[in-house]
Amino acid sequence: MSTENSLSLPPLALIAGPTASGKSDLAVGLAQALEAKGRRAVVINADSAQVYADLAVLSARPSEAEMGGIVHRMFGEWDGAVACSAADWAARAREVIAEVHAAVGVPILVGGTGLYLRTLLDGIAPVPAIDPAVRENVRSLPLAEAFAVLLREDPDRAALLAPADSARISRALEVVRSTGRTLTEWQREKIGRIGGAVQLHPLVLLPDRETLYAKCDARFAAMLENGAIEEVRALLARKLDPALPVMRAIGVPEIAGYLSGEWSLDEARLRGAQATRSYAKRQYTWFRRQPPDHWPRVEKDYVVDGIFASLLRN
RNA sequence: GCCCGGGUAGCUCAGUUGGUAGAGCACAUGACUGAAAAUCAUGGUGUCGGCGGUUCGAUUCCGUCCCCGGGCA
Repeated sequence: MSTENSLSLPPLALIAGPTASGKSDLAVGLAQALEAKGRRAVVINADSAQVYADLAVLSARPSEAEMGGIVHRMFGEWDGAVACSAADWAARAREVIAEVHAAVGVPILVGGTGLYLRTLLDGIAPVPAIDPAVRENVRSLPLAEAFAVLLREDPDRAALLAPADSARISRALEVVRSTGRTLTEWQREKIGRIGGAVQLHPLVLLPDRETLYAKCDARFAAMLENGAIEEVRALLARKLDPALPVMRAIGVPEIAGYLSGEWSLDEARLRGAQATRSYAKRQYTWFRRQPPDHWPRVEKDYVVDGIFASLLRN
């Protein structure tokens, strides 16, 4: 994620970090500080689960009270029946950011989906939409067979992938079959990058691991107490394709297992908390390693005024 | 008290016809280009319940004790 800052460019604040790290509160705090100075600020969601309307409780979408009077965009905007890809999200985020800039406001991106943020800032390969029939066919192949086919149709790519990496194998295969060009060829170009067109003010939250894990456990338990079970019951009633992202969100399979009688509530709670912790670890690794070194990373004692001093001064 | 089944990695377990042991999960580290809350890669010294015996050598065989299940009294 490379960026070149220039004071003549419109500002873009970015707060990223693992789940349960307090990103949302920090974003609202920053927005309120900006508004106290007579500026407009809008919080924009950069989380792959919070985009879905069906997941309010399970995605920890901020409540009206938590939004603190600040405009929030791209929360619950997608119907669960529609998969939102990184490029879909980035395209929409570009529009929303442009609208906020047009109103002379400060967009504040908040979220934990590193790939979404990278796609927005750095762009992504211009691969056209995949033929749905090709996609369905590729995803229905057994893993070993899919890898064998990829070895034949895009051997260079296959050599880069682990034979067990089902997601990347099926992606590489659907691209070459649907477009006639390999993923590597497509990836020589990137489109949609806004990183060079904004004055970026990034912040990465990396709280103490032990504390974070405790929060993950507590958060999932609280979700079960606060409507997550009803949320999943309603979602299951829609009988959506189980492969859709909304159906794979943390907590959905676990609570579905409880509702079907496969697991006790305790078992579902343990599994959901565990899945949350594993996810937090992956995000931790991403945000610690993937963003440019010059992005500030803080462990605790977040002070909005200090970190975003230059943004608040302008 | 007697009978049966167990006691092996943080957890659930496999295994060694006697040559000091390995899976899954957890945990750690890392990767990440259109499902990313996805998908993967790497990392395994643990009094093999305690003590004693047999043996060149015991986690494995024998004895004994302890603990956990189940059954019978």
